[in-house]
Amino acid sequence: MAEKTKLWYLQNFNMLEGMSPKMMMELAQNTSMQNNSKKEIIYFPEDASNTIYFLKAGKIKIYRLSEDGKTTTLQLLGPGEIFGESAILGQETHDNIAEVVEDAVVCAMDKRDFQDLMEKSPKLTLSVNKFIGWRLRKIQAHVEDLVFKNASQRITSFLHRYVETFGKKMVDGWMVRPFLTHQEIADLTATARQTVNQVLNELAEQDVIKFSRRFLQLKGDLDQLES
Amino acid sequence: MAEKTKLWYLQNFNMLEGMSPKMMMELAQNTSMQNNSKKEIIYFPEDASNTIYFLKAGKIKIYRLSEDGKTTTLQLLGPGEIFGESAILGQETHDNIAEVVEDAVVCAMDKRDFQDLMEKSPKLTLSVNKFIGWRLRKIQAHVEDLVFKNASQRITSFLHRYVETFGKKMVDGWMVRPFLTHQEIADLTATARQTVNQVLNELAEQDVIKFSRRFLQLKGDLDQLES
DNA sequence: ACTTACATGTCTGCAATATGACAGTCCGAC
DNA sequence: GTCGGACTGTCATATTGCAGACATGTAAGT
Repeated sequence: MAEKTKLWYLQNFNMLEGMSPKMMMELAQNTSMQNNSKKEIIYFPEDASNTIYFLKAGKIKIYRLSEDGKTTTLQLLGPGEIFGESAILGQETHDNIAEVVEDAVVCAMDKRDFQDLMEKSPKLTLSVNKFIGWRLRKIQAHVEDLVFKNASQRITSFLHRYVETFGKKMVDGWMVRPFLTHQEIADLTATARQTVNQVLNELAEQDVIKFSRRFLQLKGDLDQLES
Repeated sequence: MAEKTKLWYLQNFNMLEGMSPKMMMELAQNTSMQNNSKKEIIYFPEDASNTIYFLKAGKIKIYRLSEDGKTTTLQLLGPGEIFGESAILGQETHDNIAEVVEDAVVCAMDKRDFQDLMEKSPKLTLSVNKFIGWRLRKIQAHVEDLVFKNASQRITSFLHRYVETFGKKMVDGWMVRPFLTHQEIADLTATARQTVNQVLNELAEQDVIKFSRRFLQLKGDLDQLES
């Protein structure tokens, strides 16, 4: 792929904001692009952690399996997000599974190349630190949710974040499409599929949301999905 | 306090391993020491996050309160650990409470001084990244525990980590002192005080541990506290 | 149109664990 | 030594939400 195109792809990453054009060019040179379709696995636990990934389009989920086959999803990532960051955090291998949820365009970069760049640019280092801090904060909030909130609160506040992150604001509320399956929501909120179904239907009952397999519509303001 | 003493205090931090003597000296110059006694709060949520702390002696817990007064402890830190790292991760304020569990000696350093040092020493930056990665891994494991394990497994595997981290190896097992209160364990494992009591007594019944308010003794090998 | 695979809707019982209450115990302060 | 406060031990009871079962619905492929 032409450097120019790659350069363009690298634009909307917060983490790379404020980098000099020269730096960006160097970044683009070391980047390789890939298209991954739904259900593809980008890495498994124990896979060597040599690469950092930039998600340009689509959605990726980062999750774990228990010994007895249960699943829990740690993060659902959209365009502009970075994953596989354990590579630059001194880990030999991955701990999680990264799987494509919606067909994705991913830029991959060798960790050494990225670390070289970091050495050259303190600005980049700072941005990386900021990004990691943000990641840390998110996962701490996840723990807090698990401990303090009950199943239906967890589901509701997940929907809040989901709509906020991936939805489009409409005159009379918000619209997200496509929507997730109930099982996917269950894995994201540490609940059972049946519970998700129930909560979703209750919310529809109260006319807060409307949904199908294809979309989720929030009628009115985001703060209706609180606690 | 004399620079020499500070220097000595800064020795056993993994994060600072491999730093040049000159660098260490500079670090020591910018550090201020403090003694904090049990139950003292080092910072609250919303407090400005300007300082990074090195824990030289004692124990600190990092925890959160819910709106309705429940508590969950995210980490229990011992000598050699670092906290308040959100300062160098681009956060304006703290999210958690840091409280002294056992009388502590703490080195505090302004985040700007630390960041200056990081700019000068890529080695330090690398170590910091490694440390953050380790923190991230720990909290992900915490999430996994909360989702996959039941109450008694969470308590048992907490005891495992606790003994491993803070205990002394004896001929016939391990010894930790002092021990925590049942409520403290409950907060660390997202369980109820009564459940902790029950599990602890069951383990004593099976002759795996012996405990009182003052100590916890593990009879035999660590892997008795598994799953 | 028919088949197949996967997703949703709904019910019921059950197991885990929180909660509340209260007695007993320890320990340091006075 | 005794007093008060915090911690521990043990109930009985309440609740939450998971798990299994099964019917219904939906979409893609042939």
